[in-house]
Amino acid sequence: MQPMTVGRAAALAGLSPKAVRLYERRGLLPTAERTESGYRLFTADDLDVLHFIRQAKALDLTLDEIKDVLDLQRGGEQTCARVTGLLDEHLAAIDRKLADLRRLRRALLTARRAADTAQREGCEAVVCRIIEHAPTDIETRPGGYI
Amino acid sequence: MQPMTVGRAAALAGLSPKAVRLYERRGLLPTAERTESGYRLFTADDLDVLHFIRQAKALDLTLDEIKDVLDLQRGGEQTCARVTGLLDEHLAAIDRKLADLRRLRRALLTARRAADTAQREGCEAVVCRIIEHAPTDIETRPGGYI
DNA sequence: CTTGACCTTACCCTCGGGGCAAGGTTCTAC
DNA sequence: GTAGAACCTTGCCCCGAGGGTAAGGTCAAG
Repeated sequence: MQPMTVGRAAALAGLSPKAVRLYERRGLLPTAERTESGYRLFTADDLDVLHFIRQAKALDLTLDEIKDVLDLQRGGEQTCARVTGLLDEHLAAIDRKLADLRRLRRALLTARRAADTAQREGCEAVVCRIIEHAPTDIETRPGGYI
Repeated sequence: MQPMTVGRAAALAGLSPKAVRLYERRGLLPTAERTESGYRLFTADDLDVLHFIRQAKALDLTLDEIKDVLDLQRGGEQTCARVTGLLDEHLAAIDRKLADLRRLRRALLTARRAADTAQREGCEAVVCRIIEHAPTDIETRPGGYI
């Protein structure tokens, strides 16, 4: 397999060209060779890395985390501990998110039922107490996403 | 309760001053009065709105959605339909996210078990095939999150 | 008078790219 | 040979919901 340009590499890896350029800029991919006219050239090795990145992204790892693993790997280091650590952290994070979402779902359902009741009784000043009276015990996590 | 400055209003509503200023700028709050020296002055009514915003945010509504509801409310319109619509949409979105997260959790668990096995067998080239061999059937949703 | 706590605006940063502009290159068809 | 399509390049601004910081104005207490 001879070197290919970014569009082809991206398509083969199931990514967008823009994403691939971003990964290079962020150091997840080694700086690609260029043709005389400046086109990036990607090798089969690069494709492997791209596939790896895609998989890791599917596991919800951040680009920084993926870079960590790739850097360790390139340094010939034992990445198992790092990888299992990452996976454990992510499992814990997922479980927190699941719990949050389930709480959120309950709160929404409560609000929804209140809305129905209010609607049957006539939609007065009660209107937006629907939300005002939703359960307050939802912790708005600082993490930004719930 | 006499008017208060942004820090106090924010603290009473459980928000940051910066968030409160943002809400004003985005039109969720009416433009606040100012002291001679330019400090914003918030009233008890503003506090009610801030509490409402906090609740709505806890239900995962976006600022735009919250603004919609508040605008309707200020216009004296029936907001019930809008609110129930929003809640229904969000319930559906939550359910999709829950399903996504559960799939992700399964994939992570699979990867985690593979990591354990690999570690017991010695951490060789297998190392990052942990992730490479994770289930690929996770749809990377275009929505950015998962 | 000074110190510290508050306030103001404004600008850059997040995360993972998407979209677009303006321009260069390469390939295909006629 | 040349037109056009289909690539590629860099660079900039955009998303959400603010956080961090700078540079400076204001207010109350000691």
